[in-house]
Amino acid sequence: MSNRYDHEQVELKWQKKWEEARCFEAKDDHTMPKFYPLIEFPYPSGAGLHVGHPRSNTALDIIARKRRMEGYNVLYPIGYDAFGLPTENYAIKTGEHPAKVTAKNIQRFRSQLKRLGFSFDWSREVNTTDPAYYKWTQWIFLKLYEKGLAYKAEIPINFCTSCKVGLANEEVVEGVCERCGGPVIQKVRSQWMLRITAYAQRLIDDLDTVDYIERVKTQQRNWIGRSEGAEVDFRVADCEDILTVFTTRADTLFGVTYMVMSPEHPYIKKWGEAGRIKNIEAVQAYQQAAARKSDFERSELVKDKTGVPLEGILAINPVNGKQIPIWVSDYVLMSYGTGAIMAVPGHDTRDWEFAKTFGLPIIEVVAGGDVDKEAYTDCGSGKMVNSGFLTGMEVEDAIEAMKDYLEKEHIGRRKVNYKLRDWVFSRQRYWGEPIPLVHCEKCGWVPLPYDQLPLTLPEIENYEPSDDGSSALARATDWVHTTCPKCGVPAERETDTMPNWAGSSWYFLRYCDPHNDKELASREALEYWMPVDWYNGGMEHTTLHLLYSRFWHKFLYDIGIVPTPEPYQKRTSHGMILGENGDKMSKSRGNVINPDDIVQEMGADSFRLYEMFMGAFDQPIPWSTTGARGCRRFLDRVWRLQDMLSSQEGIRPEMKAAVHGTIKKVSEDYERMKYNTAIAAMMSLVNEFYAKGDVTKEELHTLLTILSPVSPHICEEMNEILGYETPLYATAWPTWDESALVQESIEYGVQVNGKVRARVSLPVDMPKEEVEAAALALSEIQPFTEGKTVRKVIVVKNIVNIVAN
RNA sequence: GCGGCUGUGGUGGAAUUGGCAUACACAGCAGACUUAAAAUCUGCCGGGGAAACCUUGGGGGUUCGAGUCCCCCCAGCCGCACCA
Repeated sequence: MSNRYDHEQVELKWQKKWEEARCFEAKDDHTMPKFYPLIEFPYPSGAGLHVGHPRSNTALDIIARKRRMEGYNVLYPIGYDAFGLPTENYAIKTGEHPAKVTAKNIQRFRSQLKRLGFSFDWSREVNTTDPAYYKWTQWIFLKLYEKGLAYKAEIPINFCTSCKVGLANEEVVEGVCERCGGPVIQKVRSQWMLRITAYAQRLIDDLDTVDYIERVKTQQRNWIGRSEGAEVDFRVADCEDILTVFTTRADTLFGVTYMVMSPEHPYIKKWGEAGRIKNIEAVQAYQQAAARKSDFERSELVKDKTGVPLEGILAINPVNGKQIPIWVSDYVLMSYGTGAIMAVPGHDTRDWEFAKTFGLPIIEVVAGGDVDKEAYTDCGSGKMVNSGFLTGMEVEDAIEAMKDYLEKEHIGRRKVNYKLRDWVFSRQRYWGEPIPLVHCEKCGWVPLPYDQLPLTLPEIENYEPSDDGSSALARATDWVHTTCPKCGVPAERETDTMPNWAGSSWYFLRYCDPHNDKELASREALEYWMPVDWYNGGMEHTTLHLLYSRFWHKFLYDIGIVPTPEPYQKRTSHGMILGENGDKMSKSRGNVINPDDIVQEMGADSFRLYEMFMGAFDQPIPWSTTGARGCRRFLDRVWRLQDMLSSQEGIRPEMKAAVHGTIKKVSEDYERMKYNTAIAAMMSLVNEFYAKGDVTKEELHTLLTILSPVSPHICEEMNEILGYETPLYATAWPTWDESALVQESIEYGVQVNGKVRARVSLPVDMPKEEVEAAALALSEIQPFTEGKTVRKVIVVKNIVNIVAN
């Protein structure tokens, strides 16, 4: 037997066998216990598979394979999230139809994934750009529309000046477009919106019912950003207008010295037109300057507060009747709360800075700080001062007392606010799901009847969005001009498409029943397979895909389509693979590792093994090609065990503890995603075989069985060569014998005052007193106890600690 | 600024509830085999050294015992960021 095995020959052979045996297809037998692991389906980019994909895929492939061996009916599906900008941009550049580009990219991804030997059920592959798939994406959208959760609104949206497309809040990163890095400005546009805010509370509450890693839960909670407070109504002097604000610190109402409105607040226009603002030119100039600023500039200028007063207008503090000025400043956002605030400079840092900048008065209402030096914002302690009926109360009590008062006097009410905004669902782009609505002069927006779905994309020549920001679809006049489904008069189709998050918001449902042309999936299939038992994916999707899909799922649950309130029972996340230099892997940094090269040089089994061995699964980790070669070396070492077969049979008594200990360690570590230590344990076992000089067939078979989920091809090949007729994928997962792990003796570390001075092996059942005596009698210990008094001896586990002085 | 994560050899990293720090690898060094190289096998591999001793980012603390728990710092990474 040669020193090294031929990975290409072995791996292609077994991939073919698996495909022919269709052994990884989920079974229709719904009486079996089920297991549904899921990885995020890839976006089939032109660059091909990234080394990050196999990290997640292998991790759950290991679990999927183990579950099959444990007798579960496993659904481990794969598909492609293929709508989106990169493909469209490529199409714009080359003139090639995005569908063709997509088909080519999918083919490449499919062959790369197959070459890695994942145990996907390929018969259930989905593709979000397939009309048979997006028919149901459109169907769900129409349901949302029907229930009032999809609506069109003229709102200022994040607009990427380079992609010429509207973006959801979640897609704006540091004021620039998440995709292309182009500047993002605010633009008022009529957009389709989804009312995700209607689900804000449930999206928080139901996190308690699922098993997600804590940082995912925390990030989602923070993103939804619930805060409890009150709305307070301020009357505006000399008119009927009420200026309502939101505050979490109702207790500080006596400390309000001015109010601030966002530049976009509608009252400014109203009062301006009524001629009530004396310095209207200055105010309008300020508004225009604010509108020109991009999000990025606005956040860059955080330190410096700017603003103008509304001269001629005063508000009245409802708790003490004081008249106070109203200012306009861009530190108040139209998109949160009411777009106006009550300013309490004594107890809010931003208000304090603004007041200092413009010389506005500061009143202390909570004792404990020095409001001349800085705002005192601690609300956990302190007594109320200068606060009318609240004076003398503890802050916490005052908050509640004031809320009661507001409600009793009808000048305010308790209110919960969320940072979460409704989801901007329109994209002015070609390569997305068409929104199946028609605009009729007479009837307004009319949904396409369900039996006319899917509404497919028209063939066009040029995919570029128009300069006015409308989609390329707007130029497909034959497609746009249609008739109203309701009244039959000429009407126009919506030319915006859905964002790429649409198709991924429900794909896990389609996997349950992917070829169904009557419904998105049969109730029976959904009841059997849902929820997803284990979902692994990237942290970058926590506030995007993961939140969106939970929202859609809850909606589908509410209308009786899906049987579970949550889509995913468990969510884990892998750490990113960095370049060899520790930087993020990227083309521009020139540190990209191509999986194809690794597979060609050392094979899929080594690649998979290394990705699981390289470090803690949930931590970011730099790639090391020499480290990967080390994994290949280990597999060669396993391969050569065939030349070391012992004439003995079974698991030999002297090897029992090692073999069973490894089964236990590996079984438990896979479940905890501690793949690196599971693999280390198997390496140790192999080292033991080498130290011993031989291995029995059964011992080797056991190793192959537990290694096979990580590196399946070589294990199957060796299993076959050993003469086992059952392939490993159909072999039962081995159990371990706890009694085999019990040692006859314990090696104690003997410490004096906490420092190890000797080691001694003693029978496991020796009473503590005897262990103490034996330890004290050790010759190595004598020099450290001589002339000292032994105060205490502690015997715990495998430690004896002698306290002496 | 807020939230989260991480600091352990030359490198990636191990270390159940506090219990023998540095498992398993990578890189390096030496030996065996070889005409030679590669591959493979075997050994060494935190610092210091004669020994004592020192060592988990730094400083305190709790404990018989701390990488692990508590307090205060420092550094790095990732989110969010004028959210009232």
